[in-house]
Amino acid sequence: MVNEIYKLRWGIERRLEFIEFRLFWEGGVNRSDIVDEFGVSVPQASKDLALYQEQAPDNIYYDRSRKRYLSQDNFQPKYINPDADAYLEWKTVNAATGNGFTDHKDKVLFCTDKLPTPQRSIEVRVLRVLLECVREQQSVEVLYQSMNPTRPEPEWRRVSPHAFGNDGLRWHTRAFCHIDRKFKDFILSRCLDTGSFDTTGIDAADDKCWMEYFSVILRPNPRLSINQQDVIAQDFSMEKGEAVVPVRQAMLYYFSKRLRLDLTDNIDDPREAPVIVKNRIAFDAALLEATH
Amino acid sequence: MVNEIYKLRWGIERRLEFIEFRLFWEGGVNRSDIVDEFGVSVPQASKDLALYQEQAPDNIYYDRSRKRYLSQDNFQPKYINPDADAYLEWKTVNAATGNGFTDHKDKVLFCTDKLPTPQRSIEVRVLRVLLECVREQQSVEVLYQSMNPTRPEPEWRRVSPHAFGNDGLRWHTRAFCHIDRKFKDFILSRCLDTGSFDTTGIDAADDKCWMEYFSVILRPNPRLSINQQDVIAQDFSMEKGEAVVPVRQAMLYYFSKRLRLDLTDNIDDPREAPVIVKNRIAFDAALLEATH
DNA sequence: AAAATGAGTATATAAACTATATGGATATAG
DNA sequence: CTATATCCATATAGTTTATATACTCATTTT
Repeated sequence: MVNEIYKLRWGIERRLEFIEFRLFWEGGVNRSDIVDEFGVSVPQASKDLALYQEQAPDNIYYDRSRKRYLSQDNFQPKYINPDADAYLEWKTVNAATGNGFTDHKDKVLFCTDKLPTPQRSIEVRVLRVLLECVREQQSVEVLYQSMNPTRPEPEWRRVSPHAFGNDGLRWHTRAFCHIDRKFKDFILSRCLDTGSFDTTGIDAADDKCWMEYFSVILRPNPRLSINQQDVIAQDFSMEKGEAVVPVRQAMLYYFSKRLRLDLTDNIDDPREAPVIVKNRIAFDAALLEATH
Repeated sequence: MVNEIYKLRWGIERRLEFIEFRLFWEGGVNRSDIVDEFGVSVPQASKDLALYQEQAPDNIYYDRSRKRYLSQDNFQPKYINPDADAYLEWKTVNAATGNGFTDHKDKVLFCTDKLPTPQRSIEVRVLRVLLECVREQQSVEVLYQSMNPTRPEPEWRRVSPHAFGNDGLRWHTRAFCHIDRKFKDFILSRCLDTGSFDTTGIDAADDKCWMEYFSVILRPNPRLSINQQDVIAQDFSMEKGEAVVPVRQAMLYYFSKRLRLDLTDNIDDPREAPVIVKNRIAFDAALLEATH
């Protein structure tokens, strides 16, 4: 079999990917890492390393004294597509499994952490029903705990969900509420139970606030010094001091909270609200229309 | 070969996992899905489905009329550990690949979305150097764009990074700054370049603000109605109206911003700052100590 | 100098997978 | 109502991949 035309099988490709990932982000890899991760035999792990060396000889070398394969200086990824954010996320999630990051004394390091967000979790059972409901284009009864003072207790209501949105802190479902006769957000962790399906007369395309985007124009807070404004402009990848961000109209409220756009005037230190909305009048109108 | 004692190979297990994932979250799976995802042959995909049916006969059945394997009502996951949040995240990231979620007419649905966060991305090159620096316990020169008015231009400074933190919006590195002689946060997207390594006289264990946790005691905003307070208590999984959240002292500032704990008094609508800090005096002291 | 560790390779054997071909059930189009 | 397409299942022969076992090499630690 001629090597160049032969396509590697899925499993081998995953292992080559793993080898490259370890080399690229964690500096080195051992035969035993492969054995542990994939449950292959020791000779097979040797073969995989030999294959990687053959495929990308400039990326890898074996350091006899550290007894470890290390990455070369001019590393050119061949199997992975490096993404810094994705790596840090992955690292945080996988820290518990003790996966691979060791210091120069081979001591395992746990050096990534995310801010805790104390939130009740979403019921798997409930989400599955809602997903099915979206797929089958049905309506469903949901036992929902509203914050509305007129509904202090959880109440059953029929809704027609068609999408799911994350506001940066938690997930909600975008659904037509058959009580209020309009599209609204329902926070998933407040959906306590689900009832029977039924038909729906609703078309997701009618949810204008979800389907249509409003382009928010951001600019640095003018109360910052000129230099500080430049930094903020860089942070937000602004061009000519402006960043245009298309946001679903239904998400505008959350966007405003997340970037603290609602606080520009109440805050003493402008660094705490680093950006402001340039098209404020249109923004407020769109926001009002969405929250209605 | 006796079936019960034989351990499946890694690749097959991944495929069974895939079949179960599709059944559980997306309602059904096709042979062609397996072929597309893993690049196996059609007969092999058949075998995998047959194997899954053998292993979990109560989870799966073939619907001749829809020409699709569907999940049974009383589905008991055997290979996956369902997590609602993780699924929604995954779905959002993988929406672009057109991966698998179809409605009852087999039309692909894109129904999950996250709030956009317009932020400059992290330089892969820079992160790799910082990671190496942590592993090797070295110091490194970083070209950093500070927000400090006394340093308007990007400046080189020697730092000793030992960890990475995410404040909910972006990643920073926790490092000893050899100019300011203290541990600080450096936002990764403001690290423009890296220079030479050197030794460090710093021990990560001395970064008290990173290593030590402060227990924030949250309670519902008393300006909410009693019923609303109950809902918030549920949202935060509070017991006896309180939630205790251990937060790294170095993260307290971000925690305060994220949950809008700093706004309790400036905001008209208490729903916009639903929780307050019960141990406020100690909290402020810890916060002050951390920001120093 | 001996032991321990991490690696490489060779051989025979077993398992997994492919290619190809055949056939069955159901929906859709003409 | 037949033709066609689309799902699926299964069988056979042959190839690739992986294992188990055994032996060797280089380096560090004791």
